[in-house]
Amino acid sequence: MLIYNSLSRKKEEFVPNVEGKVNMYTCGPTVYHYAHIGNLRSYIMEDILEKYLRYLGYDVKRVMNITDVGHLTSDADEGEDKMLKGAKREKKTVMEIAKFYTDAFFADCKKLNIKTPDVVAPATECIDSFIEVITSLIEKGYAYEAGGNIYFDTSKLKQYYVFNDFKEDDLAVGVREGVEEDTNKRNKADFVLWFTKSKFDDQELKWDSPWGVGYPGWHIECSCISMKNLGEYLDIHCGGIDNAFPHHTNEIAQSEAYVGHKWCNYWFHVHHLNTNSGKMSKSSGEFLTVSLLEQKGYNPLVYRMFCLQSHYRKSLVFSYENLDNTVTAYNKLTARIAALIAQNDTAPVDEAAADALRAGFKEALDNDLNTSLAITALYDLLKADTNPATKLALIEEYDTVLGLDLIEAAKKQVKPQEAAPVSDDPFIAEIEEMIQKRKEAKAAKDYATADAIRKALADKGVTLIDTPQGTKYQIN
RNA sequence: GGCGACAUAGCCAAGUGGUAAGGCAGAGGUCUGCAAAACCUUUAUCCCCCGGUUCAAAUCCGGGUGUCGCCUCCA
Repeated sequence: MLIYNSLSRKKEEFVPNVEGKVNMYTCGPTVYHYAHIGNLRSYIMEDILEKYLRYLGYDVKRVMNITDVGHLTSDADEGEDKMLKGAKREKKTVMEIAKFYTDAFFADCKKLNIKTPDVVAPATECIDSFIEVITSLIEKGYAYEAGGNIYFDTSKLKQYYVFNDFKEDDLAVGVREGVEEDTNKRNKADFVLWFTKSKFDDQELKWDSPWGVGYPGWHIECSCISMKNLGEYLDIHCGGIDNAFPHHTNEIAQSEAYVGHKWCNYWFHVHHLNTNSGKMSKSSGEFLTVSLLEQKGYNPLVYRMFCLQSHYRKSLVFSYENLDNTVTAYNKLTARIAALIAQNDTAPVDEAAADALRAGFKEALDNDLNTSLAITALYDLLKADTNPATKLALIEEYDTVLGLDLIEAAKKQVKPQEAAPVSDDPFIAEIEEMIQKRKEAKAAKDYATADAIRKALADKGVTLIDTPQGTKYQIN
């Protein structure tokens, strides 16, 4: 497949280091707050990438870190640890906060059908390996001590800026409000590997190290966790585009300085979800979570489909109008699938037709994960001139990548009344009874009563649909 | 100030030199006691602007404009 590589800024044919196997690393969440749906856009698109690679037959090993220490609000000494800040806000210990939001993150992922990576590693469990790598970097001359902290010396590298054509002099230090220049640094782009100076007396998370008691910098964790679990050669590194610089740039710097050769071949960056006012962010602006969408009555998978209808390398503007658009599209789609299921086709799958259709689906995803076209391939399939069994088999197959629970949603969407067994659920039993009464009213041409029953059920969130096979209903 | 990405109908979006896919919304129709669904028809003389290359450009080149992102908090 072709995949856009941020390193070359081109689409490239994907070739893993070891044939048939893919090592994949993903920057995980900093667990000081809920993930918002913008964060989750990245994880959705990375999930599609992982699942498509698996679909193609690759043996994928995916690793994700959990940032539970070291992520400061700024890189200078004044920077407050995000985790500590979260803990203070909620009057809990840092580890309690980390556990709570880690669980919340994976609960959200589950609702969005995002597969949990093969390895999930919290930064606090890998301190030994951070110390080992930092020690080696100092020995190799890539790191130095200044003002009590250990810094990476970016001037020792042949090429530091890999994703952007930055020139050191043009970098504006402290552009953002509240960020101050760290005068310990030898070069503007140098970054902290290990902090020993903390102005926070209540810093809970500290570890002993050869350089004194302290805690790791943010960038070192991803490099170490990746190398510890996936070795010195990484195939794909994923993350949000905002992390390209400095985070990923720093990861490459320290990892390649450490291993002494090229570390990761493909960099997969997902662009942002924006609101009308700009990027959705944990630290500012509108903050939408999966729970909030659920409270408003949205199926989380509709948000997944919303993301799939766009391309991962395009910024996407979120609005409820657009999401509502997708709700309709999703419901129509599953309704069409429900109609296919209702046909109970027992004919064998038409392999020739399936191959032709499958080719369209693969062509879309082979081209830099064009999910929007993959969705179109799904519509093409529904319109295709082949039997329902073939269509359903392909839908199920596509959905192993798309993850929209299409068959499941279709199955529960519309339930044939006559097929429904007498239910123990009093609510279901009541619905069945009212449908029966309405049927009698209709037979007697008492449409006023029939419509009143339909209205009464609608008020309970039950929509009735008359079909040639009888009245069906859908519980909203 | 520097660097990068993007720019196609009301909205999402495909398209990578050969004359504008698809989805949602809208309009008209068939069907239906009424709805819903389904089905049929319809919706960009044109792809941010200005030049250029070419028989041919939304697609290539040059120059603008706009939006978003990054420049040590972010997916």
